[in-house]
Amino acid sequence: MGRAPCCDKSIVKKGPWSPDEDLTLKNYLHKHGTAGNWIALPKKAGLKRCGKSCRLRWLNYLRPHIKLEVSLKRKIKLSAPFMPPLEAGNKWSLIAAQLPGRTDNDVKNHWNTKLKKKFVAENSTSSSQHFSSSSTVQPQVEAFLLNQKNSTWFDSYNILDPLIPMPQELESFGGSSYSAPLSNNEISLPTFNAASLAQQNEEDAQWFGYDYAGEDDDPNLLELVLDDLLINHGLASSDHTVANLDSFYSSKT
DNA sequence: AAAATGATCAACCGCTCTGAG
DNA sequence: GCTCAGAGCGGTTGATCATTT
Repeated sequence: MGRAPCCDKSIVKKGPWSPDEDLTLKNYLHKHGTAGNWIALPKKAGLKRCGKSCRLRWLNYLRPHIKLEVSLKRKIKLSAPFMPPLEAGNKWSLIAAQLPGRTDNDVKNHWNTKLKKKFVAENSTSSSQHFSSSSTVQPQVEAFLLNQKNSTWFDSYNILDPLIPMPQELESFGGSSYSAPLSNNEISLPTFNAASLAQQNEEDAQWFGYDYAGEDDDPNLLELVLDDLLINHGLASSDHTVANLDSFYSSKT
């Protein structure tokens, strides 16, 4: 005996959402909110959709600030503690939480379509015993994490690559862009004019939903952060704390 | 120009987690 | 402490668009 379905599958509509449905859902949520009950929401809103489907549609598409245009050009904040994702689960949402305007689905898709290949390709050559062409990446990530356990997260951090001159603003990380009160779980990433990175293609910026042409800010910073979280740190690390940044920069000076 | 292949992303499915009763 | 409904999540699928042959 399985558990009761969350909705009547014979009644609910499936497939792509129409603009009308989007509007209905958006208007309803704008007026009433979820009232803490997604399951009952579609009925109240007059939608022939499963509550879970409504929730997903809202979170991944309709909710404000999805793929927002410009607000994160200056600074992004890494809020919420970084946790060992494989132990804690929630890795996609955790990473998405660091990237305003991106959903866990976005991050997941990005990993599955772009980074997984990159990740597997890079590691299949160096440690072929750990990696295969399996359709699921989890075993590879786990194996990769084992290899990463003894290195600190910033050792391989892209934006700190010694081959890339440390930007002035980054050097002043302990200054203005780091001066705001931060909890132990927050890291305020510096913004910098990374001309040396400017050759990377526009797709990176477009993935973040804004056109960076002509901007001083590094268009690829967020992409780098994401890629780095996913690849270099096995999705995340428990060592992403301000304290670690402090010690890192202390060691650099 | 058409077919084949690849890339992307929205959406569904089913599981686990959480909190209320 | 147990049960159950709802919320949240990751894995997966399938449609669509882009690129290559």
